[in-house]
Amino acid sequence: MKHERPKISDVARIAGVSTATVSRAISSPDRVSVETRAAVQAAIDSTGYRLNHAARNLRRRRTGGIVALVPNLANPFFSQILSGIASVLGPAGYNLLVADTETAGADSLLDYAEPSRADGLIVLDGRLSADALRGRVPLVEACEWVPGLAAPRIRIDNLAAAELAIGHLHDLGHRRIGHVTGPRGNVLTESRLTGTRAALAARHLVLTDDAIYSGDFSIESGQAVADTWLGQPATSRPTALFFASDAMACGFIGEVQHRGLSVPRDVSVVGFDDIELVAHISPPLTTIRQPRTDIGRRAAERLLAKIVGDPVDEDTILPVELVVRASTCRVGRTG
Amino acid sequence: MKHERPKISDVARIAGVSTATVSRAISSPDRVSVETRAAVQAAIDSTGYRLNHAARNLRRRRTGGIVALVPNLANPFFSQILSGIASVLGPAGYNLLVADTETAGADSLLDYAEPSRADGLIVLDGRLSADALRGRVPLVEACEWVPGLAAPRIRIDNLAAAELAIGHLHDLGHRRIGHVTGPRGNVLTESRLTGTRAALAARHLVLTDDAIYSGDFSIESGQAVADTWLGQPATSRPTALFFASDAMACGFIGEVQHRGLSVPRDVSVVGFDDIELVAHISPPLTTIRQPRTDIGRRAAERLLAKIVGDPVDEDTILPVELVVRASTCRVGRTG
DNA sequence: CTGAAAGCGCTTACAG
DNA sequence: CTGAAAGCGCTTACAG
Repeated sequence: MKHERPKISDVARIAGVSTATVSRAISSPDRVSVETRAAVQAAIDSTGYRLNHAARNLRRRRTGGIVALVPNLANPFFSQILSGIASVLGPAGYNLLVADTETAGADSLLDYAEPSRADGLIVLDGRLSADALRGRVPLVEACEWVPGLAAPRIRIDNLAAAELAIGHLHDLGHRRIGHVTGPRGNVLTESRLTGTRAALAARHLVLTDDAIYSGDFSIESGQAVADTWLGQPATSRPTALFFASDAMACGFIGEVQHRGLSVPRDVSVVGFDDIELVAHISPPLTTIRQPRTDIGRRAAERLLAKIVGDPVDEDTILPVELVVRASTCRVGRTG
Repeated sequence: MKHERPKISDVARIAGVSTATVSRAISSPDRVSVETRAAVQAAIDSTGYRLNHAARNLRRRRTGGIVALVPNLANPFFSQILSGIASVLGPAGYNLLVADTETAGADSLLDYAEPSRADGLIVLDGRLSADALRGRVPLVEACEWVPGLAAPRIRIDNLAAAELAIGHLHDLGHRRIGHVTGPRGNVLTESRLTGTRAALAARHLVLTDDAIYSGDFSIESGQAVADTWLGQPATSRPTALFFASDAMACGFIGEVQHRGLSVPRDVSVVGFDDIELVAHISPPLTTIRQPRTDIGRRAAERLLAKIVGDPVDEDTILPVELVVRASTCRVGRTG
């Protein structure tokens, strides 16, 4: 049974029609008579013919693939976004290619922006080069964005998110509020820090340098922040911290608990993302929920629209939500 | 500047050679004289020529893509595996296509096993049909496997993992030990349950029905198990539980803590996977570590070897490791 | 509604 | 070391 794969000409011969007709019977059945269609179908069934996508794509000058450029595939934050993307792309007949901007070389990343490689790009990494991306395949940005690149963006309102977090802590009576940032140079880091500063200013509070802790979104960096914070005088250090990622908040909480302190009694913690597990840790984490699946879905839909030439609005801001759990409480005995 | 993309014939014309020579200069430079190579390179630079992969692939009868079939893309467990796969595939010149077997229809999944779609398949979902997969593109299985499908498998020794977990709990003095399973019908569920039963039997203990809790790997199912367990008499219910996933263990711990009990004082908990966060929750989770990045890497390497026709050993069993943290302790006052 | 023919952009025996 | 030519397997104006 190890025959050559049947091709369209085999089907044509058996059905007694031309290859053009077979092609039409497959791609636009309504342009073919009922009888011919049946004959072609019979020939397809009897030969076990299956379309060669590579050939079709070459001829149609498309690839059938969309590439998602992910900053770090190992980061579970992106799994739900990819899931959202996949749920739109699959039914639309596109393949989802995934590339990790961390393990792929810079040059190979550019290869992905080739029309012979992919029909479109979903950029999830704001550190990529605008110049390298400009003028190539259609693209959209999601979550992060590349400054200077004019492309539709699907993102959340990071300023509003900071306002929610700070407002919540302020309402609980906190006045010494700190912020733990993401990695330097990241667009999210900037906007969340700016938002925090503004939200504090609106309440006549100032974000001093010693209340800004620099992290990099990772658990480990949150752990390190615990160290720094514990080293500061209990009477002047923040009584509440707003973290730019849940992972850092978890690392922080784990470490301060390990050192014998209690959350939220000794320090209130607000995270960012609402990743899956944080509702189930002790204490359950108060955090900013990002609609991750939706971000992925919208990004994919937007890209498909752009590919077929529909006019697309340049920016989509998805709503965030403050989820209050048990890692925050009224400012207490400490301080 | 909106020209047609230059093609190989444009480069050939400018370099004053044939397209065959250009092709060789690109693919096998050493078969071309130094001068010619330089001329071709100059022409490539001046035109901005970039290879069309679709055309090359059609001609070479390959696609340059490898598909990973993931049971649930949204599950962070798979993110590190994908990362491992990507780190091998990229440098080898393959695209990584990702398909979610949950959101993709069964028929579209079969499309992925088409030689015109992908050069190979990495199957991460044991529920797929062996008949549908057999005799198509080269494939390997990782983590899970499809019974009856003869393919190289990269997996861990689930029986040995259960032995490690049960041995640890037994060493701590536990005699009433329960097991929380994965979803019914999953191959991992079966082997971990079997392993648990065997490890208990080796210690003259019996796994009774009321000490088997059925979950589905999810956090929520772990939470539900807490409910069941709390409903059992404290004098006869297990003093220790071995969970088939970390997610379930976390759901369980969160819930019993919420109900005012303490882990490990009231119940010892062993998880499975060692996902990122569990070292940082309270208490840090004792668990079985799976080398997820390595599983992905090895699966990709194995597949590439199979594609080029290297003989591949059918099965690779990767070592697991018991990571003892604070969610387990000597059997105590309770019971 | 259908067919003949050109062509998508490469690669690769074959010959020299 | 290099070129002419065939061909990978489709699709699509064009004509009828």
